[in-house]
Amino acid sequence: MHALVILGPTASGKTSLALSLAQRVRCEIISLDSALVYKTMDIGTAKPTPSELAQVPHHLIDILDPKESYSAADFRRDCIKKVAEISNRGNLPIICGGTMMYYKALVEGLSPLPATDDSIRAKVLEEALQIGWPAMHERLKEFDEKSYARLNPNDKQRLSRAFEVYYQTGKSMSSFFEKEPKECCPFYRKEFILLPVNDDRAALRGLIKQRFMMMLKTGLIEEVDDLKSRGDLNLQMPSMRCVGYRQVWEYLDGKYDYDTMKDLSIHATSHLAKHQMTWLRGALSNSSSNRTRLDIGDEDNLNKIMEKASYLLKPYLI
RNA sequence: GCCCAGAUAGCUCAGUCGGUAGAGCAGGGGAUUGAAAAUCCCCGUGUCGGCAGUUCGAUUCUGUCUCUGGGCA
Repeated sequence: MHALVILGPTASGKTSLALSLAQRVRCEIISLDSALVYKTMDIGTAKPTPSELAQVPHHLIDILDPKESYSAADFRRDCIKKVAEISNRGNLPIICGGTMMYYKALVEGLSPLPATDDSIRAKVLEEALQIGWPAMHERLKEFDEKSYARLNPNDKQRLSRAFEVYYQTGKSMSSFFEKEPKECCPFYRKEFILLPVNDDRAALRGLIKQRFMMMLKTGLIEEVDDLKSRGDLNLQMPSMRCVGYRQVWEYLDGKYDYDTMKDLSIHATSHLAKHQMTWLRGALSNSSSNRTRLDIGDEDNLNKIMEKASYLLKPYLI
């Protein structure tokens, strides 16, 4: 089994590249994106349009309600399953997106940790609100020396997880890390990575700004307002923490004015792109033959993929 | 024209009772094991508006000029 992979920061043109590739080969697209999983979150996530989605089968898009949450482990399980199904249909799976944590989980596997339990997470949070995260960090030393050493006293998310694992199993998180080797990825991947020329993010920032303005014009505010007026969502949920949604939500709450919301959203998206590029550079540094770098905006990218992956694409050519 | 308030990092501003300065944001680098579009860590020399004066020493006090707000004519 095998899959073609397209990675890149937000606004790098992954979607359109995948769609143009779909004109040439029999394929199905698996979204690698923690935000596209949510139904009714279309504009702010830059989800492919209904007509784009209709051009070729897409997977792992619109699979959850915004009040639910997804995880790297969920993605790994779902993606592996989808790749097998698509292969059985005789199509090429194309994994396309920018949630690099999910991709890492797919490629390197995960230790056999227990899944999250919301009530335990709530309990940990309550404790932390009492004594503060740095104090929680100190307390961590009592049962998980290695995590204590590894984690920053302010890193509430990872500290929370370390406590959750301990409360659920009575064992330290690091003891799980030391267990049997993680399962690797059960299929071969040919990777293409879209990055700005010379890693210069200034131009990408321009694209991000342009795209956000377009989102506002096409109804982002209304989209967030609709989500907000459902009444069962809040800013703590992963869906509402998404870039743009969080800022528009706070703007609708009157926390700041329209221009501030715009600036904060664009900056948050730029930060997102920056972090994605940090992941991607890490991936490139241990470069291997199955990995090819592409320049954002290069007209020739489709041809480069066709050429570099010719042996893999051959059975699927239309 | 007169009066008042400003002029300090790319932006918004703090501060130095006189010993050449620091926050937030922006920007850069990094970490990343079931929330990851999350969470967290590291990175700050800038004629302190120009000129002159007082002083051992001025971004800080004084004078003056320029510019920007606001007020009065």
